[in-house]
Amino acid sequence: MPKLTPQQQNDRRMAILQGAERCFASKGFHPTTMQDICREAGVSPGALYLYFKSKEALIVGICERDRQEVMAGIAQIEAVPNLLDALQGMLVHYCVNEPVSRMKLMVEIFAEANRNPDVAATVHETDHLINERFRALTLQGVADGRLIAKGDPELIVDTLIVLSDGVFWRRATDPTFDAAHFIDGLFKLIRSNLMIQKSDLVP
Amino acid sequence: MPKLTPQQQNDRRMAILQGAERCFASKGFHPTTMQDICREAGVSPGALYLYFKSKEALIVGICERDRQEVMAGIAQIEAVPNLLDALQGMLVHYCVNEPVSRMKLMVEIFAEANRNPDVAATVHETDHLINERFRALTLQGVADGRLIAKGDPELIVDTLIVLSDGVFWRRATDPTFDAAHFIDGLFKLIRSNLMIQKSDLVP
Amino acid sequence: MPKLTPQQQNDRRMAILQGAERCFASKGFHPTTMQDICREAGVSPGALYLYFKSKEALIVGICERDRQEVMAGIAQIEAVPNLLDALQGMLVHYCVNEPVSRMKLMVEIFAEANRNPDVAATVHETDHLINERFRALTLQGVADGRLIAKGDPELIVDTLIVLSDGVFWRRATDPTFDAAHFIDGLFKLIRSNLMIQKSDLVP
Amino acid sequence: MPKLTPQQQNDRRMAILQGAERCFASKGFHPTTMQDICREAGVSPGALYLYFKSKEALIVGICERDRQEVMAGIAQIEAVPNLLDALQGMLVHYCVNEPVSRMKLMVEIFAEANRNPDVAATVHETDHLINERFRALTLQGVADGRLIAKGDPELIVDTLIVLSDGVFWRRATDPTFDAAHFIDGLFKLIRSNLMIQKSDLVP
DNA sequence: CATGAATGAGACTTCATTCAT
DNA sequence: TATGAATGAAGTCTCATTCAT
Repeated sequence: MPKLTPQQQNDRRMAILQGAERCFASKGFHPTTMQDICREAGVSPGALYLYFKSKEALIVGICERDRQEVMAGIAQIEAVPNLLDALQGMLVHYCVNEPVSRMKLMVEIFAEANRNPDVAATVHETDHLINERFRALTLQGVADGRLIAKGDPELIVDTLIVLSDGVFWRRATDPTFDAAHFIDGLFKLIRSNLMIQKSDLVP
Repeated sequence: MPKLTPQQQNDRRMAILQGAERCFASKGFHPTTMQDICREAGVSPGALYLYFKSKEALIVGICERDRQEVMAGIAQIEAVPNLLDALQGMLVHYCVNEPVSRMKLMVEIFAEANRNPDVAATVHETDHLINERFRALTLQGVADGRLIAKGDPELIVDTLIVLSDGVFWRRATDPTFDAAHFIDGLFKLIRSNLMIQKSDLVP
Repeated sequence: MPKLTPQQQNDRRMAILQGAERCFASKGFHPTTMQDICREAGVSPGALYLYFKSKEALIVGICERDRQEVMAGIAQIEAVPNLLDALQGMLVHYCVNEPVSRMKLMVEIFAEANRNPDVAATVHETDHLINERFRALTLQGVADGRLIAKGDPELIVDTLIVLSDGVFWRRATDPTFDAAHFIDGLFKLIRSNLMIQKSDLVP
Repeated sequence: MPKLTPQQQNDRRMAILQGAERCFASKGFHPTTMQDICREAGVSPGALYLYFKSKEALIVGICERDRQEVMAGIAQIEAVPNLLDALQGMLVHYCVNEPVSRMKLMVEIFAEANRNPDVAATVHETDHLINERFRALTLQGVADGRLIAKGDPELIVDTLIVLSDGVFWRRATDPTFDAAHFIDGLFKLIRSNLMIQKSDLVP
């Protein structure tokens, strides 16, 4: 029994999570069997249970990995000078570039959050993390005078957040929805009617 | 037992659907067992299968009943003179008055739509029905001059629809979300920045 | 509650038996449901159970009806002057003229006889009835000098009976078997090698 | 548990088939439950389904195993110098030495063949295999002059086959039938009236 | 006599999880 | 550590039979 390096251990964990994610995305959480995941990840049941103590732990694991990815991504928002560009970029990233299967997985995860508190906790934590970061940056921008809000800034931030939710949900849910085109128009509308970056103003 | 009247048959169907809905809302579709539903509806398994030929048929049944309710509700939108009021009313109705459990059920249904084409079809049909009706009424209002859009009317309609999705999704998903308060602010913002009913203008 | 005449009662019984037979022949005993039979016979479950107290009773009923038919048929054998003609006629009747479905039903019934003593009893009674009658007539013919047996008459009778079983079984079991053609040749062989009717001899 | 050798896997399969056969023979296919078979074979339901994917697959498995046994047995017929001895030996083997339960199982299998095409295919293949081999050997014997047929050889072969079917069917079906005694007499009759091996002739 | 809705035990099968090797 | 055969509880659905009307 040779001891695996932490690196190897983590690789294996991630491979399993990868396989589970593919399965859950295409068939849903409950219809996916542990055997499906084993096959997809190239791992035996015994080995799988060495890394995750139950099927539920796999969903929690996926959520936690997503949270880490998101937290890594937040740094990038902060770096971008233009906040609306950053928001638009994120929407394009998550709702246009990512495959639909990934978004269906999110619906699956939210359904699961209804009964698994661990999933709910992780999901909400991630959600609030992003929202609050976005809110803070925006309000600071308004305070700095870099952003001009055409109305109550708090309300506009909330509206932008809910709009993003809406885009996400519709894209995940409605195969006829043309996300790229809609986002394009939406941000024109936002910039002309709700909020604008000072630097975008043409003199 | 003699032949049941169609009325009685329908009552029994609806009672079962009621029970199933309660179970699905609280435990989710897959974790709910047929026995759970039988217990909840006060019906034997045999009787249940007399009215619904499978577990899947129950979800489809719930979707179809919802669609009928929605279609009945649409008539009321049309009757309301002020379209923004109507939209606001609907949002309040579905996202504030309805219990959260009902909205969680919707998440469940959308998850199920990912694998059951019948569910997907009914859900999308209902969804498009509402959206297209709302779009038609709005564009007509703009053409009539009763509504003043501050921008491309089509784009504004789409934005309102996506906003509604966002409110719905967030309410279903985030227990800390104060829907009533948000909707209130949102419609003030809409009226001042996106679209207004002529009759609302103060002279 | 008008009392039915015995005639009407019997008609209904027979109609049910008819329906059951069709079902059993095409789907087998166990895979056939009581509902199938009700549908086929145009009778409600309640009514069916008024005439037959269980599913098993239906098979027993079919067997008993067959026995009565056979017993009625035996008189005809006795009337025929030429015994080999009679036997050949019976084989042609049961193995060529009757539809295969009827013979498959017999396989079904024999399978059922393995576990239902009532079925077994009726089936064996019928079987022995025919065989013993045939044996008696043949031996009497040999004693009378009307039949010439080329060997031990008892043995030849047994052989003819087993041959008949074989034709029946093969026809019931092997869709490629051409019963008409085989029976034709078989009886030529019998007449030339095993037993002959004196009146058939060409002087 | 480590990987089982193919040998061990096959042993387990055969043990299950053995148990299933005992159950089917004594209670019939449909009345036997999977639990019955598990009990009889000393296996859990999960394990059983590892080796056979359905109840139907068990019958098919039994048929296929029988076919292999028969094919192994055919070599022996070919080795025996006297063909009638070989046929008689086979009849004694299958209709006298084998327990009746085994023959009842055959009735069950034929009944099942009426609805399961896989069963039908295997059964008919086995049947034709034996018959055609027997036919070929016989006709060759006649051509060689080792067998003397008292009539059309083809017809006599068919008759012998159907006679065998008859013996089988009667033994499976009629508990009063003395197969050993009958076969003894039958072959005397065959040798004196239908066909004889030259070497049997007394000079 | 007849109806047909209702019952509920029990059938087949699946699958998350374990554990001997 | 890893394997993969094995477990067995539990799920969905069927269907012979009953009984209120």
